[in-house]
Amino acid sequence: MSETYDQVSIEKKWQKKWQEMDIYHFNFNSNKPSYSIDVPPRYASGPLHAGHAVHYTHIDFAARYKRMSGYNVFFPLCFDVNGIPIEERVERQLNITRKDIDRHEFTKLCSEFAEKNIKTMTDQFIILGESMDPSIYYQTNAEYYRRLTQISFIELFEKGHIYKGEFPVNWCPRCMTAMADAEVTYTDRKTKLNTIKFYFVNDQPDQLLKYHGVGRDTHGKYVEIATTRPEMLPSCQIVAVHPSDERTPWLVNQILKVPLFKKEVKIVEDESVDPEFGSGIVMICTVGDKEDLNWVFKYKLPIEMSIDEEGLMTEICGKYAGMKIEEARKLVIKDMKKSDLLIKQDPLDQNVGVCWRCKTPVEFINAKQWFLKTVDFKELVLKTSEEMNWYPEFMKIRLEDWVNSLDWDWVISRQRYFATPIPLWECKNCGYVVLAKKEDCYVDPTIDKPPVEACPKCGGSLKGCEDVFDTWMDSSISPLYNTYWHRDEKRFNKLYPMSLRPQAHDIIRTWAFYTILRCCLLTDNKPFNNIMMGGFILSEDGTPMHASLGNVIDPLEIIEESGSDAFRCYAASCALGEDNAFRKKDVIRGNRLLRKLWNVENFISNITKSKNIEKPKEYTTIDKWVLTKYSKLVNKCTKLMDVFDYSQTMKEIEFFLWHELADHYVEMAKSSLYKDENVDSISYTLNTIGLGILKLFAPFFPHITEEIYQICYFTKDKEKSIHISSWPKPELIDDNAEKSGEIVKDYIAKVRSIKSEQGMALNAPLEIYATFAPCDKISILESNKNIIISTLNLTESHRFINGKPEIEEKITKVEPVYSKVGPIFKKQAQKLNKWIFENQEFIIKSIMKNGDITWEDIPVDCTTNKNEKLIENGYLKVSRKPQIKGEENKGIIQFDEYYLEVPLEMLK
RNA sequence: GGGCCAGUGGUCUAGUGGUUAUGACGUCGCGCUUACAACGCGGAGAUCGCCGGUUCAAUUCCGGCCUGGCCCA
Repeated sequence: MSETYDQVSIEKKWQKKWQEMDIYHFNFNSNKPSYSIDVPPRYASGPLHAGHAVHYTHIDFAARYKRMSGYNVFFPLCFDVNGIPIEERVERQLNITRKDIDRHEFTKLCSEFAEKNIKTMTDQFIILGESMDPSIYYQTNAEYYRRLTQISFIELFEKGHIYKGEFPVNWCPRCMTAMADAEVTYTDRKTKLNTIKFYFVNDQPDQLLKYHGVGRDTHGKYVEIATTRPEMLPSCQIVAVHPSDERTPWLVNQILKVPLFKKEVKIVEDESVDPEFGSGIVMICTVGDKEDLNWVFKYKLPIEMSIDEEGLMTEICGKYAGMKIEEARKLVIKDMKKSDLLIKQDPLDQNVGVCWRCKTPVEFINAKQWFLKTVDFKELVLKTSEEMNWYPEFMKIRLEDWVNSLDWDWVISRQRYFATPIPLWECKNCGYVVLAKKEDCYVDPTIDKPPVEACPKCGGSLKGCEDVFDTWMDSSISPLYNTYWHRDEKRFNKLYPMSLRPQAHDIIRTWAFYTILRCCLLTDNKPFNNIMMGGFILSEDGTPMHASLGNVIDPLEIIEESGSDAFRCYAASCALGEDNAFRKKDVIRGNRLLRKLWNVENFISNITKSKNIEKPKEYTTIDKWVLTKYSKLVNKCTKLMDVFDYSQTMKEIEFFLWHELADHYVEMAKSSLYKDENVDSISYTLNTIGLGILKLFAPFFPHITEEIYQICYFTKDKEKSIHISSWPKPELIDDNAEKSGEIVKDYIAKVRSIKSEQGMALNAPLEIYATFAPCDKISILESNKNIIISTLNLTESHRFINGKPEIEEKITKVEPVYSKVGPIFKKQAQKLNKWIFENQEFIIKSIMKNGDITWEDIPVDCTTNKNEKLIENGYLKVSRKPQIKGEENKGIIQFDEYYLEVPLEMLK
C-alpha cells in the first residue's frame, strides 16, 4: 500500500472498472433470494442536487448491504420523463409556447431536453458510486413504459374505476390553455376594492344597525361586502363571517340578495375569514381564485362558472354574457352606481396569479376531466399500508391522515402534450368511449386509428382523446413495471411485491399513495413490503434549497474537493426521515475517517502481507478481547443495517476502528510484534478484523474499501470485488476475556494519559515502582504483564501488588445514591439528601471512626433496618483522596481503584 | 388553520425518568511517538426552546405556547 490515499484518482479508477466488471448485475436465473428495490425514477428536468444525491446514496447503502448479505439485488437505473415541468423548461429555453409549434414536434423537443439530463444524471450516479444495474433500465416516456401505463388505465376502466367529470383548472384566457400550479407566477398590481350592498331578504331588527358593515336605506337593510371582482357576482354562492365576529350571531343563516342578479345566498361562519379585510364579511364565488376553490371543496358548492375558456362572461351573467372580463367589470360598476348599490371604491395592492408567459391574470374554468375513483378505496389503502413496514414508523401517520382527509377523486387527465396519451376515442355524436385494445398499446389517439371504424352505439365518428395522463399515473406503476407485470408471468410472481420502496416524505400523498392504490386495484396485493422515507436536505444555513436563493448545493463540487466516499459519509450521517441541513463538517469527518482507515489497513498490511495467515492455536487475552468487541460490532451493525439506521452503524464502526482497534489494540499489539511475541495470533486477529471492518464500511465507502481489498485481501478472500464478497460474521465471543481485556485496556489508557500529561512520549521509558489494585484486577494485570510492560515501556522491576499501598486516605465527599435513596424515601428523599450535604463533616468523621455509617446516625424517619450499613448497601457514595505516606522519594498517583507508586518528581 | 417532525456547548448532533448529558466540527494548551502531526493526549465551552403539570426526582412523560422544516387546507 502507498503511504497516502490518492482519493480522486482511485475513485475514478474504480468507477470505470466496476462498469467493466459488471458486478451489480441482477441475475434472473440466480438461485439466491432476490431483494428488489423500487427506486424512485429520477425526474429528468435537471441535474441532481445534494438532496437527491443523499437519497440515492441511502438506497445504495441498502443495495450494497443486501448484495453482501447474499441477495440477488434488483436495483434499476430509471428516470421519470413525462410531464409539465419539462414542457415548461423547454418553452422557456426556446421562448415559445407548446401551441406555437406542432404538437409532435414539441414533444420531440421535450424528449431531447430530457435525454440530455438523463445523460448528465447517469454520469452523476456513477460519480456518486451508486451501484444501479443499467441492464434493468427504464424511463417512463418510452413506449415500453407508456404501454403499461395505458394497459393499467384500460384495466381500471374496465373494472369501473374511471369516470369523466367536471373540475376547475387554472386557465390562461389569452393563451387559452389549462396550466399547472407550477406555471402560475404571482405579481403585484393595483386594483380597486369595491364595497357593495347585499340586502337582506327578511326584515332585520334595528339593533343590528349599531354594528359596522350593516346599513339601511330606502330599499331596506343591507350588509357591506368588499370585492375586487364584482363581475363575478352571478356565480356568488355564499357569504361568510368569522365565528368570533360580534355580528356573527345575528348574521349566520340569514339570506342575502346578490345585487344586480336574481340570486339569493346564505351567510355562514368560517374560521378562515379575515375579519380585518374590507367589512369582515366576504362573498365566495365559483371560482375567482385558489382560495375560492378551497371553499368550493369545503362547502361542496356547485361549480357554476361566470367566465368561459375564452375569458368571456357566460350565460349565467345575463346582460353581461359574452363580454370580456374587464369590460364586464366596468359595466357592472357603472350599473351599481346607477342603482345606488356601490358604497365606495378604495385602491388596493393585490398579489394576483398570472400566466408566467403573457402575464394575463389566471382564471379558473371548468373542464371535462378524467377521474380515477380514490374516495371509494380509502379502507383498502389504509389496510395495505398497515401490512407494510414503515421506516421510520411515524411516516405511516402522514399517509393515514392524508387518506382520511380525501374528499375528491383523483383528476388523472391533463390538457398537455408531453406525457402518456390517454388511450381512448370518443364518439363526437353521443360521447361513447372506445378504449384502445390492450394488445395495441402503446397507442397515440391523436395519430393512431381507433380499433373500430365508427361508434358501436350510434355509428357516429370517433375522435382521439387529446388529453394526457398526470405524470403520477406513470410513476405509480413502477412496481408493476419493475416486476414484469403483463410481460413475464414467472418473473412477476417471483418479484412482486417488491422488497423495498425508498422515497422522500414530501411525496407520501402522491407517489406512495397512488402506487399503493393502483397496484392494489390491479393485482389485489401490496406493491412492496418495506417503505423507507428519506428526509429533506436543507442548505447549510438550515433553509430549503432554492435556485432563486442561490443556496443550491451541487454534490459534484463537494466530490471534486473531497471525493465521493467523503460525501457518502455525510449522507450516512443523515438520519432517516428527518430534515438535515447540509454539513460540511461531516464531509471533513469523512476525509479524516478515510485517512484513518487507510493508515490502519496499511499498518495491518505491513504485518500480514508476507505471512500465511492461519487460525492460531492460542490467543492472548487482548486478542480475545478485541475479537469479542469486533464480533459484537458485527452483530450490532447487522441489526442496524436491517432497519436502515445508517448514521448509527457508521458511528459504531468508526468508534471501534478509531478507538478500540487503533488507539488500544494496535498500540498493544505493536510492542509485542516488535519484540516478536505472539506474532501468529496477532497477525490472525489483525487480518480478520482488518478485512471485517473493511466489509462493514464497504456499503458506505465503496471506493476506498475496494482499493484496500484488492491490494491486501484479494489473495485471501478471493472475490473479484469486495462488493460481491460476503458480509462479515462474528468471529469469537468470550465475555470473560472481554472483561479482562477491558481492565487491561483501561489501565493502559489511564497510564498513557498520565504519561501524556507528563509531556512524555508514549513509548518513552516510564518509571513506576509498583501498581496496587484489588485482587480481581491485579491478577488480570499480572497475567497480561508482558503486554502492559512493553506497551507502556515500564521498567522491568515494576510489580503488580494486591491491595493498597501504605497510605492514608482522606474522605473528601459523601453523596447520596439518588437512584437508591429516591424510590425508598419518596417525599423524604430531598430532606435526607439535603441533610447529607449539610453534615458532611459529621458523616466523614463517623465513617473514619467506624468504617461505615448506619441509619441510627441520621435523623430521618425510616422503616428500614436501623443497623443497615449505608456505604456497604449502596446508599452512599464516598470519594477518597490518598495522602502520601511512606518513603520520602516515592509518591502515589491514584485513579479508579488503582494506586501507582511513582518517583516523587512525577507529582510535580 | 390542520397533521407529522425537529428545537441539547460557538456550529451540528446522540441519548436518557436518577443529580459531573454523547460525539463531531471549531477553539485553547501540551507532545513528532518505527500506520497516521491531515496524528495523539488534555482543557474550556450547555440554565437540554419557553411556561405549566405528573413525580421523591423531568432534558426525558403529559398539556399549552414560541421558532424552523415537510405536507395539506
